[in-house]
Parts: sequence; structure tokens; C-alpha cells
Amino acid sequence: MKTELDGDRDFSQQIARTIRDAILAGHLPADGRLPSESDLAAQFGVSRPTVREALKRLAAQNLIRTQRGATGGAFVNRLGFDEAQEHLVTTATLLLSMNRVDFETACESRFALERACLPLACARREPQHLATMRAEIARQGTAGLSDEDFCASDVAFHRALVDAGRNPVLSWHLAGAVEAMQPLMNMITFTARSRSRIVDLHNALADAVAAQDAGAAGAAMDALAGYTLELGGQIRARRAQPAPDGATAG
Amino acid sequence: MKTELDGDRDFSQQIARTIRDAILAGHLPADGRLPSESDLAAQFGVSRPTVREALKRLAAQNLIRTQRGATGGAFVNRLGFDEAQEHLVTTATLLLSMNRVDFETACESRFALERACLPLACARREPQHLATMRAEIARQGTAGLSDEDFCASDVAFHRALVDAGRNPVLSWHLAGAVEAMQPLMNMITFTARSRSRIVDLHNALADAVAAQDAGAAGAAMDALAGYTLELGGQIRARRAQPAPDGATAG
DNA sequence: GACCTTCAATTGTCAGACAATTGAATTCCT
DNA sequence: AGGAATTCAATTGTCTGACAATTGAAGGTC
Repeated sequence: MKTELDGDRDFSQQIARTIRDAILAGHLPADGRLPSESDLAAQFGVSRPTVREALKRLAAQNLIRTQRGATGGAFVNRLGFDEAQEHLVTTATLLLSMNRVDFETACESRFALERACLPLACARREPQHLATMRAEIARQGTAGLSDEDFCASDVAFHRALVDAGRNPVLSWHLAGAVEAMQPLMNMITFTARSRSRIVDLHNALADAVAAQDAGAAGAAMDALAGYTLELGGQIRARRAQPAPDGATAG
Repeated sequence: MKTELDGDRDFSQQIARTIRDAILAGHLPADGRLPSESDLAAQFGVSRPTVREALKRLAAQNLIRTQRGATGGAFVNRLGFDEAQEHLVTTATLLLSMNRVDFETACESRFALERACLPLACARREPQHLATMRAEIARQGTAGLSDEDFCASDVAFHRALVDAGRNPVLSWHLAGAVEAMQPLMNMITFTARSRSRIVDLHNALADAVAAQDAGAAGAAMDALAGYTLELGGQIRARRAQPAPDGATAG
């Protein structure tokens, strides 16, 4: 099974693409073992380091895992939701940081996406989801909670909310979006902290989901989005005109 | 700047992670050049092939690009929306194919997500978006259109719809989701072809967006989702009880 | 000054070797 | 015969050194 390559350039990339396509096409079943590096080198007519570079490319995409030893080798990975979510978060984080996405745009997309799961969450939420949401709200109300912990709890709350929709694909998308936005959210929460207001809005959301009232849930989500945007606007204004320190009326 | 590694294993992975974190943290600006492979090898105290494996990992994630020649080297990539969407599609495709996600779940998430952009699309759509949608609908109505072209047009229509929301982050998420679902959608369209019904639903969507009526747009989207699910159910039923060939009643 | 040549830096590739790991086969003891 | 310890072989991880290909830049020529 000598496989030909396009004569001139970047063998490792071509090999990686070839194997990747084979995996995506299902020719290589999950948990199946690839030939050894030496065999692959012989098949493609290249040296082992070149094959290794190709395999590292695939490993970077979580398409394969490697194991040493007699029965070791490269095995096709079964991509789970957790790993896929890591990918999503990494990509989204890079995207946001490298494209000068402004806060309003990021915020808007995040809440628009999360809003998408509200009907499902209201219809399918189970006691465990409600319990998690309530627990996180309670946690957010405790005094002396650090900003980091508050943000983590915030993420956990929204995670429970999207999980209540009981659609893993949707949860993957939404949780990834929420997690990728957290750095931006931190910037807000750390500066203009008004936790009680956020706790109130979270409670309204939880109430609506508990009552299976999608309309009310949507309204609560809109209110949360509006408040977050408002905070973002305050931050920007404060930066543009930095500190009339005494802060009189005006 | 000798950088230490955790003594025992998989240097290339550690090096890749180190550089990746530096990029994500912004220590390496976009389009900035990394040290040469030899320099990196010296800095990390490993050989050049090991450094190369690390760089290939980063290249596989589109974090860097490499260029040969005197002024060549590895450069930090500015991750654009297009490349990021490729990532998203690849990950989503793998996720769907490797986790036995059933059609209903995938379909539900896809339409829930797309529904999220309808208010924005109705509020902000511009003539160009409407024109694209109309053009694709017209294309979908032409006789003799191949199934592949019909599907491509379908994707283009939905792409225009989400772009009408004029939020690039949202477009990235939604277009990625739509494109990842296309293989599944093909399965449907190729079998139970009912293009006129789909064209009607697309027209209803376009009308609602043109009229900036978010409620009607949501209803049209729900109808489209319902019809798609219905088709999926038919396919499944037909598979479970394969071909009472003459197709008489009951 | 414009064009050509040479050059040096850098990535891409190769060959062979050795170390580390690990499951399986083998041997040895009971 | 059965189980435990040992040996073994296959495989990945890494190193060394080298050469080829590419490409912008420096220098030389007209």
C-alpha cells in the first residue's frame, strides 16, 4: 500500500492530511491502531522523523493518541465532548483576542447563544439542574467570596442552565462560548462589582426555568444581557475619561 | 532564556504547550517571528527534531505558520474567522460522527442556535443579505439542480441569514454549526427530496426578515425545524422497515 | 542606479543510532 | 500444573549530524 505524495513540498502536512481524511471518512475506526512509524515511513516513502511530524500534527488535533511499548503505537482517538470543548474554547479565545472583537459584539453573541437554549431548558430541566443553579446562586451571595470564585460560580450557573436543555451538542456550543467569554466578563465583574444585582437576575432566571416559563426566562436573560452591556459601557466611559476622582454628580 | 521542562517525558508536547500559552497570553504578538528552530532547541535544551515536532503541533492548530529561506521562520498566525470556522467544523464533524449523536439532537441544536440570531437579523439585515437570500431561494427552485448544488445553496442561504445579524462572532458559531450539519442534512435531502416545501419555508423566513418581524421569523424557523425532523423520522422509519417495495397502503 | 551573482540563514528531509517503555513470551520455582 | 519472576521484542521518544531547498539580502558589475 505504497501511497504517493505530491512530489515537492511539505510531506508531513500531506501525510497528516491523508491520515486525517481517512479518519474522518471512517476508514480507520475509533480506537483502531495505525501502523507503526517505521511502517508508515515505508508506505509513504519518507523517513521516520517526517512521519512523526505528521503524527504530531494529528495528535495536536486530538485525532490520535500515542502509546509506547510493545503493543503501543498511534491509536485513533474517540473525541469526547470535553476535549472538543477545550478546542472550542481555545479557538474562540484566540479569535476574540486576535480580531479586536469589541465587548458589545462578544457579549451580544454570548447572550444570543445562551438564549437559544432557554425553551429547551424550561421544557426539560430536572431537579438536579435547578438544584445546581440554586446552589451556585447561594454561593454567589456569600460574603467574602473572591472575585475568581464568584466568576467560577457564575460560569457553573450558566453551565447548569444550558445543561438543563439536555442536548449535549447544544451544551457543547454554549458552554464553550460562555467559558471563552469569561476573561472579558472578569474584566467587568472585577471592576464594577454589583453582585446583588447579578444574583437577583440569576434568581429570576432560575425561577423562570423552574416555572417552565420560557417567556420569563427570555426576559430575565435579556435583562442580564442589558445589565452586562451597561456595565461594559460604564467601564469604557471610565477609561475614556479617567477618574474625576471625587465623583460628584454629573 | 533557558527554559526548563518537566524532566521525564514528551518534550515536544511541553514545548508546544509553553509556546502556545505564550501566544495566548499575548507575549508573542501576531505576525511576530519565533526564534529559529536551532535557537529554540538550545533554549529548551533539546534537539531540533523535538522542537520541530512541537512546532508542527502548533502549526496543526493554525497558531503559527512557517516560511523557508533567509528571513523565514515560524510566525505567529493571526487567526481569522475563516480559519477558526474550519476548526469549528472539523471539531463538530468529528464530535457528531464519533459520539453517536442522533439526528434529532443534532438537528435540534442546529435550529436552536440559528434561531438565536433571528432577532438580530431582523433588526439589522441589509439589502445585500436579503438579495443573497432571495438569490439562493431562486437557485433552489431551478429545475435540474443537482442535490449537491441544492445543499450548497441551502448552506449559503442560511449563511446569509446568520450574517444578516451582523455579529461576526455569532456568525462564526452559527455558520460552523450549519456547515457541520450538512452531511446529515444531505442524508435527508438526497432521500426524501421535497424541495418545493423547503423553498416555501425559506421564502417565509426571508419574508419575515425583510419585514423585520422576529416573531414570524421564529415561527418560520420552527416550521423548518419541524419539517426537517419529520423527514428524519421518515428516513428512520423507512430504514427500520426496509421497502415494502410496491408501496401500497399500510 | 539597475541588474545579476553570491551568500548566508532557515526550514525540510534523511539516515542511523540509542534510550525508555511495556506487554508478551519464556523460564524457573513451588 | 500453576504462578511468579525474568527476558525479550516491538514501539515510541530522542539525539546527532548531515544535506537539500528556498529565499531575502548583501555585494559586485555594467
